[in-house]
Amino acid sequence: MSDTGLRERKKAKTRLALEDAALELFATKGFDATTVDEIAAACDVSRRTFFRYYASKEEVFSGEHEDEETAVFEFISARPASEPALTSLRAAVVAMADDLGADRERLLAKMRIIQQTPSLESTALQHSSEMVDRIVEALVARSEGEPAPDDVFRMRLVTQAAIGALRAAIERWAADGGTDDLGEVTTDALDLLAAAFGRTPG
Amino acid sequence: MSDTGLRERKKAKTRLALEDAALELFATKGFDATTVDEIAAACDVSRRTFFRYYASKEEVFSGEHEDEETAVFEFISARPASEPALTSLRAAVVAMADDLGADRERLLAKMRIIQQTPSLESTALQHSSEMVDRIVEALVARSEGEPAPDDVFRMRLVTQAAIGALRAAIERWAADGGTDDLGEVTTDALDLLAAAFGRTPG
DNA sequence: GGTAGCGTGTCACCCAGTGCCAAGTTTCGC
DNA sequence: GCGAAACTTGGCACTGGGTGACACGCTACC
Repeated sequence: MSDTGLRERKKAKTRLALEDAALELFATKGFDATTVDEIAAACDVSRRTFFRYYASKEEVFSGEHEDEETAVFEFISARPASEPALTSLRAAVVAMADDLGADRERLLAKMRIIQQTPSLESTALQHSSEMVDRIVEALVARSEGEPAPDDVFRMRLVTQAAIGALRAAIERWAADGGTDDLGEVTTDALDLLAAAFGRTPG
Repeated sequence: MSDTGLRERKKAKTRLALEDAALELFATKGFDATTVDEIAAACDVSRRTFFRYYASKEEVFSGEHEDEETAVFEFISARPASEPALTSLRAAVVAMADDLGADRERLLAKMRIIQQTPSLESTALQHSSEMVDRIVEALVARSEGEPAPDDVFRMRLVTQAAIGALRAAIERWAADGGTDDLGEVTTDALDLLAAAFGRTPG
């Protein structure tokens, strides 16, 4: 945990404080109506300092998604190279869902804020898109030799569809009050998707 | 065309001028490096006026996509209600591709700008998302009676996947220099997608 | 031809985001 | 322990996107 040092601990603390204060304010007044000054003031910190921790107001909401991206990348890389891409992908997406579902309350709160803030929806989509890129990278990296352009394209299509299913599953899960298991909802979504394209789930 | 009136014609003219000037500047200096003042100045118009035509700098780039949305809605509504959703969807997406492909040069120019401007990619994704919503609405509207929640969910999943395929097809088309027929590239993408999920194309 | 209504420009403002420099803290070598 | 180097922070000033208010001028319509 503590990366040896008072400095590091302090930074982690203010980072946490900023994020919490921000989410609190966003939930109360809405994202747009909340100014960066307010977030900073709530933590007794200057606006300038806020921007040293987060590059933008959106970022304090979405957080660093870099960790998730590398996690997914490693998850897929760890899978046997002989496994079909679709199977790895499915496992990876469900794993992501379980991961997100662990923070239940936080995820629900965030979804509520996103739903009434177009600009946040947009950045969420952007993150999904980056996630797709990373997953395709991972799939390409583990395939033996140079995959044909058409294969890469196919991977992209399927990955996009799967991540889209994850997004839809999260929305549905949130709309149902977040009582279900997100992993299961996501699994169902993936089955439904495959079935719709003509294959029986299994 | 002319909706009776000098006023209307003038407005249409400045609107056109703004959009052209904006695209020109974006292509030359990049989106971020171009200020609204510059766009306005290029048309001998005040900054304030610019914002009366376009709600944001992004909007002058993406244009009003409302037309496309209603077009798709009507396209699907016009299809026989007995037709499987997947078939209508496929036809609609290819129609959209053909529509976009008609403006070839403009689409290529826009893609070039988008690729080096993250914020624009993000709004493009947002537009795709709205398009998905409208398509699902149309599919629901034409179905007889109240479709089950699972059916709506399935429609959403498939539509998302299809629109994702369209986006991927456009990117691929642009990467290849825009020489191919966008409709065909899109058809291929949809086939590839269906095939990847276990069905033979056809 | 005159007036009601619409489009436009000007001005003043708020807020996000950034570069710069001075002052305060922590860390580390001694 | 002490002092310098390294880092964090705050304050300031500035750019640029976006908006509300008001006054002026042109169009449309009677």
